[in-house]
Amino acid sequence: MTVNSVPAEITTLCAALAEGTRWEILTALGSEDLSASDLARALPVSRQAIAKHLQVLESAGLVERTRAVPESTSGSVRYHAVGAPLARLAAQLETIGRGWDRRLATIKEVAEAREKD
Amino acid sequence: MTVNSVPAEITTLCAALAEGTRWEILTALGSEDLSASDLARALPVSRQAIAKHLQVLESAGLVERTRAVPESTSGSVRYHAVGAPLARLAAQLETIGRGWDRRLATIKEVAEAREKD
DNA sequence: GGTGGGTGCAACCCTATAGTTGCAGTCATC
DNA sequence: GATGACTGCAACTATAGGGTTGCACCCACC
Repeated sequence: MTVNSVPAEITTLCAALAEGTRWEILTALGSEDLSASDLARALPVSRQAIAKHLQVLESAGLVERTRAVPESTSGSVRYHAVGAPLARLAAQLETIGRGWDRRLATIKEVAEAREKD
Repeated sequence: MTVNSVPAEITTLCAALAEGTRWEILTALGSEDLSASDLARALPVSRQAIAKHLQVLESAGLVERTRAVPESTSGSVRYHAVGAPLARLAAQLETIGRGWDRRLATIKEVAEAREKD
């Protein structure tokens, strides 16, 4: 019953990924760079809603503003999806889940061994 | 900008994993089988709050009721954490993230190639 | 200079949900 | 049979968060 706390990044990332609209944003930004207005045009929500989601995603590290290209001084801010946080999260979840299942396997083995005698 | 929808299991699992209290429950149930009352005693929340969390976790497949042991007919219901959903989620997140990063790498390559001439 | 596209901030609904208390039922033990 | 431990359901509060509208600003272009 040791309540060893889980890294805060896990809950932050999971919270960011627990929303359908944010996944639509992410998959869109995973295939091309887009601005908030672009996304608002493609999705059935307002630009301000998109902006809030982008804020959440950016602070979770799942999205980055593409570096302000000097060629276009236009105010348009474009975003793209970043995979590294997903990879880190996946690795952590995988090891955690493996630990749980190993414990269950051990219990099962013990039970079977006791069954034999 | 193809808005290809993401499997519902992903958002369900992420939502279940986006909560600190649920992680405390999960880590506890990952190291030993416990009942709702046990958890309520170990954590600073009421038993009913625990029960609600267990319901969420169970419907996400992250937790299972240990089969009613015939040796003890007591009404106590014990739970344990299940790792398989975490493994599935990890695999999906990993491939998704890899796709995003591959695209970024390609863009970078193209930019560098253009830089050369 | 006016107009249109893009951005940011703030106030505001409204639903979902984490948490609580309270009560009823069930099973063991004394 | 009464007491205590466990479970389940229901009502309620309160906060977070997804979504909206509205306004102000900046920059480009006509």
